[in-house]
Amino acid sequence: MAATIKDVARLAGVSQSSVCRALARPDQVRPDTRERVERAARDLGYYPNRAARGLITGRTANIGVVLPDLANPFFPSVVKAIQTQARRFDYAVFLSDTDEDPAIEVPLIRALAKQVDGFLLCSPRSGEEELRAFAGQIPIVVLNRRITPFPSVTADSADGMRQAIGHLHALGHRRVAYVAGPRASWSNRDRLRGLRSATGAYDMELIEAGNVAPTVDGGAAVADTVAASPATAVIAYNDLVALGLLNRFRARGIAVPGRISVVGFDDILLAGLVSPALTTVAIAKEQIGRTGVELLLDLLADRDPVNRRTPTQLIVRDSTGPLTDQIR
Amino acid sequence: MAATIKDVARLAGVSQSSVCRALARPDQVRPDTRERVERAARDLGYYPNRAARGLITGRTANIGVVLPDLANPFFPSVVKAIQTQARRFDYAVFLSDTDEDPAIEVPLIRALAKQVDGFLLCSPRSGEEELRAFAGQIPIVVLNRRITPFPSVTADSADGMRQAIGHLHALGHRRVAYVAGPRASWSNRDRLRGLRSATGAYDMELIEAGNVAPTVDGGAAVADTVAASPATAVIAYNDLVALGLLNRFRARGIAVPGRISVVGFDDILLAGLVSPALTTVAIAKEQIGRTGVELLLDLLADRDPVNRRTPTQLIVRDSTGPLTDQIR
DNA sequence: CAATATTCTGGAAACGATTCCAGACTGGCC
DNA sequence: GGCCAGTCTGGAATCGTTTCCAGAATATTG
Repeated sequence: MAATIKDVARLAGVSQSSVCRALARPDQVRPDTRERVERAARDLGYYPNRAARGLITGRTANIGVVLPDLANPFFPSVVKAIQTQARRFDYAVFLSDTDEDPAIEVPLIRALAKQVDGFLLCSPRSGEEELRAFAGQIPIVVLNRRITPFPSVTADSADGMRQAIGHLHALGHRRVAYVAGPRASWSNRDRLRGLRSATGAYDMELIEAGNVAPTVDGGAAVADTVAASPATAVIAYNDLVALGLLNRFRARGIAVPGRISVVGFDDILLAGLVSPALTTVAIAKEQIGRTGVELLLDLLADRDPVNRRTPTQLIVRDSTGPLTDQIR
Repeated sequence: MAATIKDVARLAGVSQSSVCRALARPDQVRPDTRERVERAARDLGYYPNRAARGLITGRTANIGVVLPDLANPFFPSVVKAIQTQARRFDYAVFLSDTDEDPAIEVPLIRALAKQVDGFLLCSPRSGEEELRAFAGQIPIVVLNRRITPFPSVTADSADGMRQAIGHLHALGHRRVAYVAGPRASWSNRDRLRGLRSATGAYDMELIEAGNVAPTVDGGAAVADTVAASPATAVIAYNDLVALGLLNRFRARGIAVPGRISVVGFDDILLAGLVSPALTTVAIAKEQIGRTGVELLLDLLADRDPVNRRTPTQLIVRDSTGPLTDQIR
């Protein structure tokens, strides 16, 4: 159906090899053959079959992206940045959403492996050992998680937490709750670690609330527990959870930030739009995606990529403030 | 590096053809060869190269998805549904975000064409003629737009608009504004068409406000114009625009729904989380994605797919109500 | 047990591109 | 004009699969 290199060769009256050269390295053919080939290609609407090319060159010009849940607004932002950067280098993107199911990550990677030059794994949920089995086999860059020996891009959660805690401390808070995300999530552990260190530094009490799904419902589910705790401020695993908290608090008539302050993490689009607008720790989502592509290309070019850490920044909005309802 | 069918053949002591058969049609080989092949494949960690297979079978088991902007929360929902349904039939997904740039759509489709069995074009922005050129060449299903001769899945905007207008009418509104989305957007024209028919049926006045980008900023930009109009209710092209309106209205101290009611379209996750929670016309996003995949598979199997129209449903929340600030 | 029907198997071609190699041109120079 | 160097070109092999075809092995039958 679609034109192949053979058709072009026939129409241009040259051999396949010449067509290939004329299109790939125009300076290696005579101007007139080049012109005839170009015209033939244009006339036939010829586009090379990248899969066939990949077979022989060993380079597919595709990047595989695997992530746990596209419904979490954090990921589309990252993917978009990946896309943009990938296109800049003429790479296309294979996308796979695992639906937070660690069990399908590895088979998925296996199945796609031959169709891509390498993978960007966003917040993979699989065990370290399983993933490590790919080391040396398939070029992999990990985003939002650190797994040796893969190069990775992670956010500086510790600094973000420090900023958040500094802010809350300045507002007079001394007891802060943390609503933890999925236990399998490295980000969750990383954030918690950063938070512990920050509360330690400021000599504040940290109250940990159960692991919840990283969704609005997850946040809503734990809101009552948080409200019943002595915490006067709460930091959520991510913005979705924070929004769930806000929602439930409003439903319960619990004033934010009057009775309790709420801090999110990620700075998704919604964060600034709800009311009270959510104070949150912004992650450089675009930078993570872009840098991920850069590292992967480094890896593919046999340059040795180094782990990168992207900055975080506390965005103070309206969901945090000094206590006004002094109920305890 | 990675194991090929040849390696498996050597290890199992059979020919390539037998390996292929043993794995693809196990009932056509003797049980013992099948077993040896399976073991060899397992031991070597053999996974077939889908690209190579596609070359000969003409079937890549990939679907290409092209959409204008992943940052619009509407699309991730659709993509997620596409993913899920595609995986069910063992298809993988190629994703491309065009950044609302119609100029790159067609080249993108061309470049990817050989790597996928067909495309799902979500809200394509290109001209009809350009896209029609693919008819008969590349299997294409269009989502959120109707372009003959491609099968398409669209939302029943007219019915959604009827519901919205019915709701506003019942609340006492008689003058309603529409904030239009991108001029190039078929959805926008479709929604406007539905709206006109609905306002006509209810004998209401329709005030059309300029075309804006389908984003929060787009909505914010036109809010003052809307407020200055005689409209007592406004329907936005989509939820993002509606949220922009809400935001700006709040900043201006314009009561919603007291002074003006706001209705969105799409029912993205945010809609229910802002306050006032947004009344909006919900679109069956998952169904659109799922159905799109079904139609594409029909097309690929030479079954004749028919256009589908998915239902819409007005979700009444808090951004609509009877007028209370009777300023005019 | 021979003849036939049936099931399995291996060899080779094919898919669409790229690349190596050798041979055919071209030009420059004497 | 003849020779050499350099530039272009075509043929053939190759990537990893699948599939067709013919032949080998096995099973069935009288």
